[in-house]
Amino acid sequence: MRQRHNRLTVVKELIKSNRIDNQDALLDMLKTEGFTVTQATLSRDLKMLKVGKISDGWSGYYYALPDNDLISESEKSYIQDVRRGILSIEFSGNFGVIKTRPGHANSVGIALDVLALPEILGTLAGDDTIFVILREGMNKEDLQESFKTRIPEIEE
Amino acid sequence: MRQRHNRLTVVKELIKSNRIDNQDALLDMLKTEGFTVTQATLSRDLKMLKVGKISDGWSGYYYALPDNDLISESEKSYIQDVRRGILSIEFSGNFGVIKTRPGHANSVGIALDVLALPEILGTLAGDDTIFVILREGMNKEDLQESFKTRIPEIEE
DNA sequence: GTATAAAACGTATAAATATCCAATTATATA
DNA sequence: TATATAATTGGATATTTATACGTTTTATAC
Repeated sequence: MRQRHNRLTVVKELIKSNRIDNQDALLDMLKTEGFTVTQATLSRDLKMLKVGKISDGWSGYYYALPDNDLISESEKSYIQDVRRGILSIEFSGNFGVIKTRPGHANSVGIALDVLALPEILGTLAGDDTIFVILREGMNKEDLQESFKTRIPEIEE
Repeated sequence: MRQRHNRLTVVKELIKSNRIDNQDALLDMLKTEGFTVTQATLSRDLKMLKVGKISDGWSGYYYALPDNDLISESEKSYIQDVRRGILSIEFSGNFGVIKTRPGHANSVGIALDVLALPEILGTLAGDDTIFVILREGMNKEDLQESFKTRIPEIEE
């Protein structure tokens, strides 16, 4: 076990670069990638990745990543801003404190705003510190999960 | 029978303005709208409308119209401007004269510019009157057709 | 270490959706 | 008008997807 995270990455990649009509097909592709799981697990994976099923504009349907998983060029540069500036993040209840390199708080804060992570209600940036207010019902783990997928290189 | 077209319109409208999780729910809504059909028919309707099922970003899924059926929010507000202000439109050759409620000519004119209807070359707005110059080769009927699709509530 | 809790997963099954087939109604054509 | 063809639909069923539940694994606390 202990392969869920890797598998999710592969699933995402497969969906991004192939036209996949149903879970059985995806299951086969996953197997050739070395992940043998059941349809039940895959169904859960897709839900976790928020994968949708949309029309091809003709006569069929295929899986598609949610809009915000398709990284635009501008988004990439914001992700770079975050990576470049961020040093640590700690939580206290519904608040988080991000430490950044001196002078980077602003650019990281703006980037976080633009990235619009669903867990973040708002940010307030000083010089090397950002206050993050989590949305009602969200917690540290939710945000970390979101970080992992949206800003992949920062893996705890 | 002979109600498919109307039904499709209603289905589309329902999907646009409600969060609908599955076909049974939609079936109920359709019934209250006066269309009693089976799930099989509805399934076909959805395919025909190219409706997709996408994540709400949290834990569920709902039906959504394809992108090109969705009017952007900003566009909506311009459409509202037109609806709110416009009173009549008449033509003389390549010119049109739109009458608006007093003071509304400007907002309607700006909205028409933003909507960028292909038939319109330019507009000139006073207080309650707008001059519209049609593009070479375009006529009254072309513009009316465009109005119908882009500003649906104004049906001649 | 052990105990306990949480996460991940498979099996079986339920729920949701799509389609095959036959019947009916509309539309085109001779 | 009669006939052929296409469109629309429902019932039954197949296919696809989601989930309840139990088990095993992994993480956490002691």
